Amino acid sequence: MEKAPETGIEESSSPNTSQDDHKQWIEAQDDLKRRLVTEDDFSWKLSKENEEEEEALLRYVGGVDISFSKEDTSVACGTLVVLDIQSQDLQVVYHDYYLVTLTVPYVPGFLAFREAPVLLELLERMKKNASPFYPQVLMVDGNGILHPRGFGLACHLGVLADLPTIGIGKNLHHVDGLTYSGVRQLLETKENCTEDFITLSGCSGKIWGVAMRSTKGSLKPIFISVGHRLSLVTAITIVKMTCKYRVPEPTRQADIRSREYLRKHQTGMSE
DNA sequence: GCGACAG
DNA sequence: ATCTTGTCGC
Repeated sequence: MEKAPETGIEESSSPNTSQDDHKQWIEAQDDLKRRLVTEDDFSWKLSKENEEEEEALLRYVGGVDISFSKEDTSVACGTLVVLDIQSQDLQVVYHDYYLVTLTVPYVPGFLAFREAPVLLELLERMKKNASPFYPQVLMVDGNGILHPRGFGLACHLGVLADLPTIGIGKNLHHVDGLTYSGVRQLLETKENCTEDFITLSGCSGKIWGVAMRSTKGSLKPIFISVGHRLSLVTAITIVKMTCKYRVPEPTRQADIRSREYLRKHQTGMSE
C-alpha cells in the first residue's frame, strides 16, 4: 500500500473538507466548460428583415433569480419569469416559484453549485408542462464568462439547460485585473463619447463582457457577459431591448416577484 | 501577510 | 443575499 503524498491536505481519511469540495467544483466547471458556446447559435432573429416571417422573431425572454428569507437564510425562493418582448409593455406571460431550503453555501466563484439546481428545476418543470412560453433566451442574475475560470452561473445554467443565456451582474466580480474604480474611470472618460457601455478587457487582453449604464440616471453600471450560445453583441442588444430601469426587466421581475412570494408565504406570525 | 471575492 | 426611511428630483 502506498501512503498518500504529503499534500498538506487530508484526502481519503477525512470527510469532505471545503478544500476538497472546491477542487471537485473546479473540475466540474472545467468539464462543463468544454460544452460552452460563445457565438450566436439560435434560429430566431432580433428584428425582421423582411415584412414577412414574424414567426422567426425573438419573442419570449426569460429571467431567473433567487431571493432569501431574512429570518432563515437557508430558505430561498427561486423564480422564473418569461416576458413577451413583442408586446408593447414587456408583458409577463409566465411565472413560477420554487421554495427550497438550500444547504450548499455561497462561495465566490461557485455560485452555480448553490443556485443552478433550483433554477434548472423551474426550467424542467416548465418544459414538462409543455408551456407555449418556454424562453428562447434566458437572463440570469449572475455572471456568464465574467468569472475566475470563465464559467459563471449563466454559463453553467446555459450548458445544462442547452439554452442561450445572458449573465447580468449588479456588482463586478474582480477578475484579470479588472477593478471597480477602473471601470468607473473608463465610464466617466467615455461619458460624452460613442456608447453607453465600456468593454471589460482584462490585463490578459481577454474580453470578459461590458459595463453598461443601462439608464441615463444610473451611475452604477450593470455587468453584461456572455452566458451560452450567443455573442456579446447579441447579449447587449437584447439587454437594451428590455431595459426600462437599471436592471433589465426579465431579471428585475424575477427579483421583485421572488421577494414578494417570500413575504407572503412566510410564517410571519412568529411572536 | 493583506486585500478581493457574482449572489 | 439581507438588515432599512425618508427624501431629493424628473
